[in-house]
Amino acid sequence: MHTAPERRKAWLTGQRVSGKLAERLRERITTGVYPAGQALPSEIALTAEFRVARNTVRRALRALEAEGLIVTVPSKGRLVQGADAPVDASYRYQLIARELRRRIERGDLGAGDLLPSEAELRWLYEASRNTVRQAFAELEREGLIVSRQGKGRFVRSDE
Amino acid sequence: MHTAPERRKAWLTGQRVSGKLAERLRERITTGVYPAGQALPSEIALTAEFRVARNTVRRALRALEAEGLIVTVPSKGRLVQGADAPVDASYRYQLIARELRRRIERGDLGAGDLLPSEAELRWLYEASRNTVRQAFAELEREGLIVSRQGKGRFVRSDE
DNA sequence: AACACGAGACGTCCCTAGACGTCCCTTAGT
DNA sequence: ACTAAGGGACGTCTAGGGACGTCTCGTGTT
Repeated sequence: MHTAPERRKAWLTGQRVSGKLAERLRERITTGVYPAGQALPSEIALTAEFRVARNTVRRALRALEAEGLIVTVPSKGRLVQGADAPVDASYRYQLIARELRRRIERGDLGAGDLLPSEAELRWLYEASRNTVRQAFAELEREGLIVSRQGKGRFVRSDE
Repeated sequence: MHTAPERRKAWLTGQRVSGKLAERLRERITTGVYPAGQALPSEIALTAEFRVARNTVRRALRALEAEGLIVTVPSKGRLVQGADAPVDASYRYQLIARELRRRIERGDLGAGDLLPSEAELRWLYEASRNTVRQAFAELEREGLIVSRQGKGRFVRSDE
């Protein structure tokens, strides 16, 4: 449409769009606009804000990730990498599973013991039933627990 | 707790709770409080309203269903059966799948033709991407269509 | 010809919410 | 003993929303 490209336009067209975008984002990270541990705006949000294609956004983000400024976690987003604190890149269900696993391995929960119910964990973690169940599913796959309908879930005992 | 059961209490205790509840609901249906085609309040909602156990609610509802007053559809609820119009007991994704299937079988969409995209159908049916995809999945299972990533979905051609 | 972009499809996974279905156990009334 | 009710737990399915991943194609710049 614009037959007379000016200087400013040139910066945002052609081969340098993603580089320019990366620079803008880099600045926002280092200045704390995007604080460490938090997620950047989603790819879609960035395409809307900067009026560029998703391809381009992804190119820019890939650069930032290569520099170690961010880490990307599917389904969560891009998390700003803090100075030394390694960002928490795990999912809710993994967190729940991890805590339960620890209680089992430390012996707080012995073989045959009844685990907290889905409802209880929902309440504890303010998570949906699906998420709680996914945590349980992980532990079940690992062979740590067994489920008995109508009764509850139990720490596996070596029968 | 109540050591001196009165007449009124007797109606709502012992063996007649579900019968009484069924009667109340029957009345609401016939008087149009629960209009035909609509869903009754969920089991949980009824347990809350009438202060009875889910067991009891289910017993009452089972009676109403046996009388043909309602039909139950998992994930949807209990639909009031209209006079003669058979209630629509299908899911959104089945509706979408059905309409696409018809367009294929009637030849509106010929072998090899491109089907509407997920986004298009989302917009058309005001459904979530998941629901649209589930419709497609059904058609794919039936062997009516094939999907090609990056391109779209096509009416299957006998290669 | 190579590359960057724009644009748009489909693929996969996470999370939330809500129905009904099934199973188990205890208590109370017959 | 039997049954109704109360109260829980887990099982399965539908539906909505959102993030990143991958692939395809056209266009314009270099």
